[in-house]
Amino acid sequence: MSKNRQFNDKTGQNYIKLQHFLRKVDKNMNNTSDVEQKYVNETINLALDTIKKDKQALIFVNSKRSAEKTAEDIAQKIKKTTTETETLAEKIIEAIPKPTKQCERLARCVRKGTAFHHAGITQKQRQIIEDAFRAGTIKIIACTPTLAAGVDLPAYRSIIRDLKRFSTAGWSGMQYIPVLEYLQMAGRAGRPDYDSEGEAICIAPSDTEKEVIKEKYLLGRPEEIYSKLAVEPVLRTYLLSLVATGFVHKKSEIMDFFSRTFWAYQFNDMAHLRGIIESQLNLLENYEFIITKQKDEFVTASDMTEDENIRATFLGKRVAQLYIDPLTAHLLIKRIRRSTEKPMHEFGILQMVTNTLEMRPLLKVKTKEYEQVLEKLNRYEQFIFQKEPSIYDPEYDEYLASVKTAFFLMDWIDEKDEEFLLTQYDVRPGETRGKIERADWLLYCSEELAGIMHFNHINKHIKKIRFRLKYGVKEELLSLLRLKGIGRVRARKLFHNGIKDLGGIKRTEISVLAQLVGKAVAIDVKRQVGQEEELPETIPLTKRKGQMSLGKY
DNA sequence: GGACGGTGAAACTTCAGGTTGCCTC
DNA sequence: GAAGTTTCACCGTCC
Repeated sequence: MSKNRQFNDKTGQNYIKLQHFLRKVDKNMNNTSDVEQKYVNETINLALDTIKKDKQALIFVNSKRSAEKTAEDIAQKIKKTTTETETLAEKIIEAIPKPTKQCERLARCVRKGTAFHHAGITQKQRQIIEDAFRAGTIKIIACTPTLAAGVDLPAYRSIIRDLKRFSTAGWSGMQYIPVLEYLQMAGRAGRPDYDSEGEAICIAPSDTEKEVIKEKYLLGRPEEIYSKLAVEPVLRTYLLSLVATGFVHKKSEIMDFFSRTFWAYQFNDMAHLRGIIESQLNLLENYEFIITKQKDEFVTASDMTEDENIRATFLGKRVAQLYIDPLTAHLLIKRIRRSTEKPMHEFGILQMVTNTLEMRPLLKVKTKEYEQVLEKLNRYEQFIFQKEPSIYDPEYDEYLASVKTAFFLMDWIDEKDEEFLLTQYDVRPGETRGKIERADWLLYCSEELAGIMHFNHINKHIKKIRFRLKYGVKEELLSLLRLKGIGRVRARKLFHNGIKDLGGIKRTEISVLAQLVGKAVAIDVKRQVGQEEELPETIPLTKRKGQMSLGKY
């Protein structure tokens, strides 16, 4: 691959245009006419040039905000709209029941044939944008690395605007991304299904950086790949699953297995690895997820001889099946135990699962909201199962973040809409879904663990919260949600019109129901409560007294 | 002279992403 | 560390 990498260095400008041919190398491409310098912003110039050539481009940037702004800046330079882009913009707006400012911004871009793409837009909007790009309606997508891998789009150009990204690992600050990642982004251009060639163009902000980019990314080698097996959560998860599935029965078999992994091959120091494995085995034994034959004789995992039997406990097997970090399972168990001493509240249950490795990244508590979060925590801390860390502990920030994330989920099940979540928590619609799904998975795990430990008192509460999380509703709507075709919006509409449960559905005339939820749903809902009813020919279209739209709530 | 709008500098804030599981009050 | 956003002072125009 590196052999095929060529570059064309346009010196004397404040940017570097590096043509990196990915497919068939065409030497003539080195003589392509210059990009018109209409604006100061090179990204805009390149985007407009791509459109002028009747081609398409992906622009890679390092933050969601940048992706949105870039797409919008380019859109502002495009005058015409088409019927296709107008229709597309409507689809974007209709993608969620109550569009947010982000949806409106995306629709404005789409109207001009550009779009932004990042983890914050919904799955449906992503699909619309990707399909429209394939159809050629959208010409430019400004994106974060969401589109860097696993997608096949007809992009002739990959414009890589940002090669640095903010990182808190190691030296905090802006750091160059790995070459491997650069290659992933560059590889989006010139796909074999659509083009015989493509261009990957880096934009360098200065002459100094121009040289660095040339050396590091265009002429440099991709990084070595390192095994991740030594990462503790990964190691203990796999260790437990090896024992739980019966793949290994003895410590010698465990060591033999790991000695044949890429990890052992790479580090070539089995004695050191053995020490790491033994400490994790001890941990699993302390958590009561594994057991040795001599357990009754107080033999710990590290004291075992190589041939002593080792097996998973019933609890350990279930933890392995649930596929969570054993440490998370251990923490959940501790918190479930403590729940007997605390008043049961949805906040406590939500916080129980938010302070886990699996929920990361958590919502950070910003400087200006610190006091506000503390004040709110003060009102709710009586419901928290975990032991509160000291304010001086390094994990206190993480604890506060878990509290904020729990508040976020609590607002979701309190029927706060996506716009509220966006402004209050800076969580975009696409991210909301992901967080809810992970919380639901961890709640399911808690339910399973509680069941095994006979702490069933908590399970009915967990079940209820999982149901509410799925729909984002208050408890009062649960009854209506049992009906197929009734979700958060329709249930709230029915409730506000006095129809609060299945009995209410039965008592309400079908014509009234049809006004609220539409004809087809009304007939179906009536059928579900055992009433086969036909709809009258004409339905009065006036609103019932007291009928209100969900928007007000 | 006051209201209003435009502009630009300064201060402030925030910073990518995706896999696992099961199916409900 | 840098881009993007917000805030605020300043200035010109209009009524």
